[in-house]
Amino acid sequence: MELDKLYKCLSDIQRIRILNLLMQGALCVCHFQEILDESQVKVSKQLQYLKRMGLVSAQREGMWMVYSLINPSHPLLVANLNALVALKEYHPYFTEDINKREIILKRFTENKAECPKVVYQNSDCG
Amino acid sequence: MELDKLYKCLSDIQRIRILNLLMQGALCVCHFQEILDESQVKVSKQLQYLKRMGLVSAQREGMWMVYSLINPSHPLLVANLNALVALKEYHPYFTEDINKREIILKRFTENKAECPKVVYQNSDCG
DNA sequence: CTGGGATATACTAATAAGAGGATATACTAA
DNA sequence: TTAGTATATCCTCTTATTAGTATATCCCAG
Repeated sequence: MELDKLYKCLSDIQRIRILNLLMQGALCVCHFQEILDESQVKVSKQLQYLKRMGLVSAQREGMWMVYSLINPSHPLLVANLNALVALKEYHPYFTEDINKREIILKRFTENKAECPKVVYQNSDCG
Repeated sequence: MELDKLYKCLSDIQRIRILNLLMQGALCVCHFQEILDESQVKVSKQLQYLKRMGLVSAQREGMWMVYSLINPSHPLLVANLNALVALKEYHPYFTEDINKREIILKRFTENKAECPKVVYQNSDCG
């Protein structure tokens, strides 16, 4: 992947937040919607963007579309994704988003119908 | 600086090449023009963009405008700028550009009128 | 002051992103 | 089949980037 393309993926705060969340594990569109507090269209389009660029993959699970991070091959992408996790304090969103994600995942342990298994089974809080 | 702004600065291959060159030392607009083989307007506008974003500073030296990298404060920017140097092999431009820069700087040792002192005095090949 | 080199800005056109509303598709449940 | 949930796409509008041409500005030499 070309460097400028890679950086373009990172040059939108919604996409950065999406990638930060995906570093923790797979999620459905509706969960991004809830965590980022954004419209379905907006979230879906950003996910399409990242998919088109080869950063994420989508997998249908019944009604849901589960998005995952594709194992990144470019060292700069790896470094930046890890940096997002490491530099949480630089952006309040990051920690908040991850906290919101954990609350959502805890909800799934009570009502698993709310989400496909892949989202919570490999999770640290499922 | 906001993360998305930071990444936007990096999301253009000309700007990446400019930053890669600035990691080696200050340069005038005309030198970027020569190394990148781009029009004066294009180079000047990319430099304005980086200046507007606070990544570079400009200093007039007679006829020339010398651009330098501002000591970067954001850890992500530092990491990415260092990565550009470290990952030269990922983009053939990087090494070529630095080689072209060294040839230009050597030229200055023969004819210093071609360039303000700040460009070659702190250089490894001046 | 004049000419020329170096650089910046104005203006215009082309393209890419980004947002919102409406609609279409895919799937589940009944 | 029908209704409902989840997601994607279409269309339109607005804004941001990018590039090119022309022009302006700044500075030095004479």
